[in-house]
Amino acid sequence: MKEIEEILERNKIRVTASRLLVYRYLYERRSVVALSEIENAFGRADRSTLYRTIKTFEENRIVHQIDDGTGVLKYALCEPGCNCNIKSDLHLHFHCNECNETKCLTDHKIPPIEVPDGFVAENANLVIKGVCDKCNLN
Amino acid sequence: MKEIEEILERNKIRVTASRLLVYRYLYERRSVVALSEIENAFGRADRSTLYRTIKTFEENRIVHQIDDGTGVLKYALCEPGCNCNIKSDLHLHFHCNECNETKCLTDHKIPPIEVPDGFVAENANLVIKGVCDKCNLN
DNA sequence: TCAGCAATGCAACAGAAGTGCATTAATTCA
DNA sequence: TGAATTAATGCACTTCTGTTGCATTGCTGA
Repeated sequence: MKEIEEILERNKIRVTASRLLVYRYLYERRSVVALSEIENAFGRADRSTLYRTIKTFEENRIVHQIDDGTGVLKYALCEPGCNCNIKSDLHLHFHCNECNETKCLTDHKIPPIEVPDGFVAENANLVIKGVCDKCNLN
Repeated sequence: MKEIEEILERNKIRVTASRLLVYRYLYERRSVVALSEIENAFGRADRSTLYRTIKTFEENRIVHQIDDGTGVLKYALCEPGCNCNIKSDLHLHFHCNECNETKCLTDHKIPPIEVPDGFVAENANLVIKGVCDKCNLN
């Protein structure tokens, strides 16, 4: 928890109970989670508090948002060195159709894509769907 | 309208007023539209009818669904030869952050992506965000 | 013509995202 | 330290989207 406090302080946001808990939850889950999952994990926390907590994290680039095509926004802790705001960090996400989990494939980058003349690409989102390694074993 | 009727008949779905209108709207817009846009275009049509019309089109591969990351599902007419159901047709979409329009870049394919060992990719969705050609001129 | 099926319109629901506002907690600074 | 200020929280509520149930209407084929 000490380290989490430091991370929050480094980002110049106030250290509060919900922020510590949400951060720890994201850290322990080590995957991509929806707001509703965080909600369920903390029975007695208020939705809008969790919502605003995640938004604060997002603004401070502590988490990044992922749209994996399930219709629900997901969030994941930025890995050390994750520059999700920068063009060069266009890593991709994998959504498993069996367990419904989404994973960041941090070390798989999106290959450079050409866009037609006149278009300027600023950002890219690539979600691969299929079966993940765990589900593949069964 | 005659041609639209033929297309519907070819797909063995009944020719009805709402289907003709929705098809024509999609055809004239020639871009990627949300259900709510169709709704607004036909003031007096019922939402669920339009919803089911689009779903029918989707099942019959007349339109394909696009998740452009705005949180709203979009639909576009399949181009002649669009094999949106087939792996090899992983074309990508471009979302303009200025005019908020999404375009199919039909002739730009998603380059082959490697996934980690144990993962099986079945499908991919790639949305590039940036500024489109029209907005770039201004 | 009429039975049967498909399409429509209306109402309603669920889930997620987002906001306003009063209350509470943390900080700042005199 | 303690008052003033600013930020975070909790609650209630709204909006939007997707989706479904059901009764009604309309089409079609025997």
